[in-house]
Amino acid sequence: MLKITFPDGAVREYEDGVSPLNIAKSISKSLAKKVLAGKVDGALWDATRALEGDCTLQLITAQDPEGVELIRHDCAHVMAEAVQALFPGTQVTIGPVIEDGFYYDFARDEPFSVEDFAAIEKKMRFIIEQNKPFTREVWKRDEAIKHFTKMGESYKAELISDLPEDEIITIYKQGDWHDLCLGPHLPSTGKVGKAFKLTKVAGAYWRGDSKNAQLQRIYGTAWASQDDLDAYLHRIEQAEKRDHRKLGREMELFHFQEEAQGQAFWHEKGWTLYRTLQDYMRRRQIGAGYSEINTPELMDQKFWKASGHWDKYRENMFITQVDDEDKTFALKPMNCPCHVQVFNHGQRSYRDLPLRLAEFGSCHRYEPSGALHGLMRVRAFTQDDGHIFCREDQIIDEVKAFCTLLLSVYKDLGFDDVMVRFSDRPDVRVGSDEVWDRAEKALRAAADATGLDVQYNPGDGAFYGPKLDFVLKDAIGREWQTGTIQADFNLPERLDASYIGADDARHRPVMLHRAILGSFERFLGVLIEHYAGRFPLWLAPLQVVVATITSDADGYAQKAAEQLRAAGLRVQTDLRNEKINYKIREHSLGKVPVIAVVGRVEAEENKLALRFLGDRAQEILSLEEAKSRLVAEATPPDLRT
RNA sequence: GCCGCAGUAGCUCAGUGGUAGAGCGCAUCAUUGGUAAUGAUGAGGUCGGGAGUUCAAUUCUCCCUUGCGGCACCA
Repeated sequence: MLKITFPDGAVREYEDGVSPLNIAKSISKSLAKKVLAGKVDGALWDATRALEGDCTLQLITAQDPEGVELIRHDCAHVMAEAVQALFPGTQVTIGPVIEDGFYYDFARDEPFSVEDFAAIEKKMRFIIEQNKPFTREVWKRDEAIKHFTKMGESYKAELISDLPEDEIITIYKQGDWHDLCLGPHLPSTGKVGKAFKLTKVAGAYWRGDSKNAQLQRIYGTAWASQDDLDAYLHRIEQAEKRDHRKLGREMELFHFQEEAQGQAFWHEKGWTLYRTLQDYMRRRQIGAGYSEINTPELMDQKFWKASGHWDKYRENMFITQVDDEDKTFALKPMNCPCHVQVFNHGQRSYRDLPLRLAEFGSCHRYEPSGALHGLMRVRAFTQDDGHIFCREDQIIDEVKAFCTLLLSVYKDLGFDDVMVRFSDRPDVRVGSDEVWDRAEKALRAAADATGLDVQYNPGDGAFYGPKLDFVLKDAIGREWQTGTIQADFNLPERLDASYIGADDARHRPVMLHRAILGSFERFLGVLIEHYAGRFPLWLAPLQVVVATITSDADGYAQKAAEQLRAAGLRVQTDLRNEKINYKIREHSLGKVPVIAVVGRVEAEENKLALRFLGDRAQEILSLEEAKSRLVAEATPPDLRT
């Protein structure tokens, strides 16, 4: 007899050889129908697999996240069977579950196309309707390798050979089709259900290494119900609507063209947004004790050789030459070596520390063409860069102060959900273990002091020091890594930075590399998508449109606009000979936060009828009231009293 | 960089081996209107670039280029 403990604490006895499905049947018929798997002592277990001893058991259904994962996993298997049935000679490799779905990588000479999806899905539905049971078998390692090799499944054979000697090799069968798989699986293919859809094909390297063969990956999504699938598809559609590339064009913020790959042409509205953000950052950083500097973009190659960048990043740097000079220059890919030059100029005393240098540093990186993505990944960008030169014992206070500043900035910009990632020493690194110990401790303590959720990322620090990365969550739950602070014991050494201590001896400062936004380009991309183009008033490039109803109000509209402009607001008039409905529609679609409508009545009474974006109501205020209200709302958060 | 797909008017997109079409936008005219599209008329395209096949290429083939979706990369 087996003693089974249920989640509610109840303990019941069952005969040996009982499976989770048998147990479900003993409880109720409807439960037996729904059960997809068991969770035995915390690990998933096939519903039909006999339990092997006393244990705790939770029955998993499609309501549980684990249940949905099983559906996705099995959907991948069903897809693999369908693909092999339709395209003989295709080899299977791996097919894991991912967020919202699954994929399966295949090896086949002919490429798959989305045109093939209909046929594959049809075959999948057929396999699911057959409701073939999934069965688990344990195979001997050598036999498994021989078997898959004979089948021509060389990738599977390779996978098995690479498994540790003591690993149990399990094969899952669904009818005649079988695959190497850790499991567990659903009781039968029918449980996969109908709520799935193949979404895209893509190339993917075998084992994620670009030196290996490229396979063909088919992505799909699968859910517990049609409603869930529909909701997911709707979510994707909504996300596409806020794509910053689309909004950038529609709102006339910026454009790209092929002669300047990876570099944005900022139009007036986009540049206004850019400057507003930059002005804000400048105030915040000056307020936090930074000195703003500016350094050259083009420097002699020998400089980059000294800094170590030439060896490591030469491939990704833009190099230039001039005809009448026998010199090679490089556009700076980062600002830190330049900041060290400023630090090194003249003699530094311990009294100068911490020295916080900030620069809106314009950088160029030759990013691989396939990596470019709107503003999110560009070849020319401006960092809100900064380097803090300090003593080792100042690290903790500096990192804490930085975290405080960063969180306050994110809050002002509309991001409340922030996470910190702490990465410590990698295998390949410079500096002694004692120094790493101290630096890691300081960063870790500062991260803890923020009160944020801290994720530990062992071994992922820079080769010169540990780091904190800040990840924010946008309005639709996507995560973006933006800010960072990294301790560096290497560059000051390499570029010979030093200060005179209280002991009258020379010392090496520590350098903290830090950025809050990361790059203006990327952060603006995030900001556009976060707000879906509907910026808070202080950030909106065009804040108010004064729209007339009839031409009688033209004079008053111009006067009102002029007064709002004089109060510092960004205002345009719309005096066109168009109906007010037309103007409202156009400016609403243009995401202008405030439309001030003026007709004969407003002109006579010196008023404005304000209509706020997303709100159909109007508020009629005197010109003075409207002005003070809009000015208050358009004040950047750091300047509000 | 790699795999796949795509590039037609300012935008969104139809279309065809015989040098092109719609809607929106733009221009002109009429309309002066109260909170999400007034009507009429008109202009606008070397069909991404180059080469090839063909009597004839926007359409078929090849190369290049840019974009898109992934992969790899991201100091």
